[in-house]
Amino acid sequence: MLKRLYLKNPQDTLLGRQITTKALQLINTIGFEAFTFKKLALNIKTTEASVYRYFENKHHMLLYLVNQYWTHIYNVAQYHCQTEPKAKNRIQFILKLILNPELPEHKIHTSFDINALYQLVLWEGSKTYLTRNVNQFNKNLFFKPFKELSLLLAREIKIFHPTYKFSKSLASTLLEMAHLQHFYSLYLPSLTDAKKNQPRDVMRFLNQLLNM
Amino acid sequence: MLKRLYLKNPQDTLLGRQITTKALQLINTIGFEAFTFKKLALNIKTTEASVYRYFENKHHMLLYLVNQYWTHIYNVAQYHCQTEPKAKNRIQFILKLILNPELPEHKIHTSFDINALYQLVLWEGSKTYLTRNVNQFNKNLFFKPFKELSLLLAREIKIFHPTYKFSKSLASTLLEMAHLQHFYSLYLPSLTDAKKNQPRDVMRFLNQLLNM
DNA sequence: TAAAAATAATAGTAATACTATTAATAAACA
DNA sequence: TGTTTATTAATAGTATTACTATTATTTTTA
Repeated sequence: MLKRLYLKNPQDTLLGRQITTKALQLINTIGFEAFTFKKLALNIKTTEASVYRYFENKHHMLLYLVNQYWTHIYNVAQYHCQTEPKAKNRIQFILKLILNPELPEHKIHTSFDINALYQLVLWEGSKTYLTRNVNQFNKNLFFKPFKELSLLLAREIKIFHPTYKFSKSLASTLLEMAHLQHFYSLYLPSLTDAKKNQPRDVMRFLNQLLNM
Repeated sequence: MLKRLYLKNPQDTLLGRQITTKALQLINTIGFEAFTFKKLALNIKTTEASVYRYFENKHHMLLYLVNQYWTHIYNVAQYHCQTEPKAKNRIQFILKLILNPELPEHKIHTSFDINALYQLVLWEGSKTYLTRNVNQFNKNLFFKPFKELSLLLAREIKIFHPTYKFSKSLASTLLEMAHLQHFYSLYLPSLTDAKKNQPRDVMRFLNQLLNM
């Protein structure tokens, strides 16, 4: 019943790794709608059919890449939370992490370019669940990495504010808004108080939402 | 320089009105990605080429419909704000409006089905700006209705909390989250504290964000 | 080394996203 | 009123997309 996001694990072969690496670059360059397996294949001098041996379609590929991102963020967050004794600091760490995933103190090994994955999630992340397949994808646990991170943050919020009634909603709001306020600051500045490329501005806003 | 969202105003002809009405239904049924002008044309027994005489492409058509929604909401909000003396009540009215746009007290004439437009914005709204054309679209004022509503709400927040530093970010957050928390409650319930189809739950959360 | 298995490329197809051209209809005006 | 003009709609295309079935090649392993 439970399906994987790939037909064949792209990390197992050289071609597979080229496919995912170049797909990330190409989607970031031209956008997910304009991205096709044909263009990807031309870029790495293979064929469309070979790409199809790894991924059923481009939506699955997008979810695979987005999940690489959230899994990485979750792992870094989880690792840090184990050693940090104060809930307040744990929350601050997670917020800093989702705003600046490439900072030195956040580094844990991944084969992917974290900044590129951040860009991908910023632009294309919502498209993973804004589809009529959302229920089927959810059953297959395709959103597990994001949901686990959100629940981790919700638990920390609950520890910090035990009487607070909306920890899950607040956690997902913080995760979504970290990206969206950044996006607004770049492209729709009248929708935000954050200055262009000032994650600290977004941080201040998120902290205000947390009453911290 | 400034472009319109349509090539020919669909409200001016019977065929145009059929096109927009059926497009709204069809996108809501099958989703924007699966929606094509061909399918639309078959549905109203016209031809693809005729639809192209009204809209340059389906993305423009989506923006046209989404803007019908935000324009309507803005008008209702604006109208009510003129007569309501208390800023707190004006904010509450706007929040109720975006959560329940079809309530009797919100009714103002539109030729569109407001519930259908709400569904459309819930599922497809973000896709209007998550595109590489965002700057060009923004220059053409394609996001004006949403931005004006957000600024209206930001002004009311500023009146209510004159020292508050993030009124624009908070306004856009409330508008986005009203929809997203509802979506989560329906399809990804672990990301929210709101129960399925309980706009009051979302309302309580948004009020908490406002400290009201 | 030969057979089996895994991988990749070739060569398609149906559907999509348009466009150029022609036909039909309605409006303007002489 | 009849003719011209402008508007609107339909026909018939094309290049691209999103796949799939089949064949060829390479790698593994018995």
